[in-house]
Amino acid sequence: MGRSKEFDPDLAVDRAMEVFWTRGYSGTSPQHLVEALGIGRGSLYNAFGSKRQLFELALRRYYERETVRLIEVLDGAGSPRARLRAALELVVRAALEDARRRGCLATNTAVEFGVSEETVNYLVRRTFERQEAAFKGAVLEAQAAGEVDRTADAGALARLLLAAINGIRVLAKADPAPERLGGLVDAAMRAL
Amino acid sequence: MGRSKEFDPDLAVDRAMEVFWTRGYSGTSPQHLVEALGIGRGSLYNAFGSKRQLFELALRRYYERETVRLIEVLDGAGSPRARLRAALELVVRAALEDARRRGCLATNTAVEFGVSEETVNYLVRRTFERQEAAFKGAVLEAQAAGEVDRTADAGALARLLLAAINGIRVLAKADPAPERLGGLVDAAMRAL
DNA sequence: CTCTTTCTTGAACTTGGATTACAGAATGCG
DNA sequence: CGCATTCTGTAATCCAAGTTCAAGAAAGAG
Repeated sequence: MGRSKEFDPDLAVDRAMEVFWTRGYSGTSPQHLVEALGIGRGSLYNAFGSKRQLFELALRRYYERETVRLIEVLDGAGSPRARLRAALELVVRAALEDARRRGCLATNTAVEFGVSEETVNYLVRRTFERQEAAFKGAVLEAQAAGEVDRTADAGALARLLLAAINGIRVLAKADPAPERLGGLVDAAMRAL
Repeated sequence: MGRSKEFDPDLAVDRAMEVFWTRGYSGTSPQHLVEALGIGRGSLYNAFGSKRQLFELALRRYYERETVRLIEVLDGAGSPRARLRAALELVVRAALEDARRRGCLATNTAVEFGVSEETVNYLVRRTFERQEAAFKGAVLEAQAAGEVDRTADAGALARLLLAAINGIRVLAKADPAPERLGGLVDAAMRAL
């Protein structure tokens, strides 16, 4: 019973994700959200409670929707080493094609919030850990296939790759013409 | 002529740098600054004009004061390869010892501002470029000394290392107990 | 010693951010 | 239908952020 919503909350979270991704958490005002979601203030707060709660929904959505691509490449078919390379190329390409210089929501949020807000921090770490695990899986496979030195510490390599992709996103944010990111993939693959 | 300042503007910029470093730009209010610098609002604005201008001074100060350490290690004495390793270890150690999880002001600012504010963006890129150049110099020396594969692209390796240290700072921000950063140095040195 | 300049202090002002309140409109159940 | 419920739109609220301002105090020039 009760009146039914005139907007799609799921779609609204998607749009909120875009706004937070582009403007950052503290750079996003209720006004921005109201305009981007196309709903009134009342509906906004009635449906999502607060800016923070909506942000957490957006972060979860990002985790489900955007992080998956990297994982899919790493878990996909083909030689493990080729998958690792493809994953790095995916990140570089995303950085190059990102005209708005949004970077990665998880990276941005890690820097903006640090460790201060428990739930937000948990969501960020979960994203990183999932990516790290996917990297590690591919590295282990590559080692098993003899494509990567078996004496190397797979966990450390996975963390290095995770650090590298986060670093790439940071550099791309600051550089208005990040063409120089190209050679990074080859350089990173040397560690493997 | 005129009354002389009762505070040391240089010291004030140092303190402002600490505040911005810890809280971020938009997380820092005039109130925070007034308390940290120990001066009145009037003096603050009389001396520094605006929050933004003070922030830019703080960024420059960071460039001069904090970035130098990395450069010194990279440009220092000893075998080039050892210096590269020492530089990475410096960053990891700094991340581990950083109880407040401040990370790096340049990294934080790159993510917070992106490319939107010209002067700020310039200052950030300048910092990155200086670090990259120092990395590249050490890599070239290492190649000349036969400590690194001479066929590798020194510029790309330098950029990878720059990306890696930025990534390390991001990961350290999100992880409340970043002990796992340890193996990263060995992993990164594999690329060299 | 006084005039001008530059500082200090603290209140005041303006704007916008985040949230709440309220009046009205759908909706479905009985 | 009529009633409880849940929605919508807009005004209102509250507060903090960022900045300015006015009144007075130190300091040097002449």
